[in-house]
Amino acid sequence: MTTALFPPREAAAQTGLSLDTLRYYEREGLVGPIRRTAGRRAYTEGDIAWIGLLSCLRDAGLGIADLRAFTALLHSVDPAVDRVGFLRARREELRDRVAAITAAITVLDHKISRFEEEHG
Amino acid sequence: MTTALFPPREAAAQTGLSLDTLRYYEREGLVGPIRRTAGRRAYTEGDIAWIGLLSCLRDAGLGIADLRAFTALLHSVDPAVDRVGFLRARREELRDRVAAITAAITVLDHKISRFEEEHG
DNA sequence: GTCGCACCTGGAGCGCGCTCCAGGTCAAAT
DNA sequence: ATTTGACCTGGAGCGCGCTCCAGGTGCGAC
Repeated sequence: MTTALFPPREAAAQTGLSLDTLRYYEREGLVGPIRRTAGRRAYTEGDIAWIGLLSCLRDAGLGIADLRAFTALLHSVDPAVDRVGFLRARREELRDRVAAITAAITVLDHKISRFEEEHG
Repeated sequence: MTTALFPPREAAAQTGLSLDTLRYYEREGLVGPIRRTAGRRAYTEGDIAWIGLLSCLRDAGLGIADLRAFTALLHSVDPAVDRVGFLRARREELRDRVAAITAAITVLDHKISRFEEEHG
């Protein structure tokens, strides 16, 4: 039983990222060096799942540096590494972002209702 | 009764933006041309309130182009302009962002609990 | 063989949102 | 009269996150 492998094109399709972005993430160390067959990348299901996870965090606004730290942390074997602390800190940032966006939504709703009643 | 006016430094302090950013926003048409006294900007309370509002939307992730559109829209006298439609569209974008962030928080929580139980 | 195609690499370029800088003005303080 | 300090302008520069490009490789189809 061999693990299924996916060519770049398919990895891109499955993750929703461009080929360039996939290569960029690899260069930046967000994904371990992808296995090559005949020089071309061959993504494992694990690679794709990991990239999907990165993509999710990326969509939430985390920067590349954060993702790199995240990657390094989860891959580290050092028990002294404060994984939970790091993860909690990121989560707090995200909660703050939600709060900021919620505030903005409130502002928009306020404007919307003002225009609605103005118009009649 | 004259409206209170604020020098740039104070406008920056009150809005939390830098002097450069205040000038930048003005150049970009996000705030109407600020009144000048002896060549220097003098921000009215209204200016500052408007900038605060922009800043709120900016913090939520709206881009400069969106803010410019927002500004133009709210300042437009043309009754044919679909203000409410625009505002609702922005709000939907923000709701989507919240959803994305919420998903990421779930992912982080998942990782956090995994490490917590692993560590004991 | 040679064509086309998917992919490779290294590096340049781009749009965004500031941020910084040089050179100048004006007003109050010394 | 000179200095200081806050501000002015126009324009260059920067960090980020891609995105694009040139030039090359290897493989299957014809």
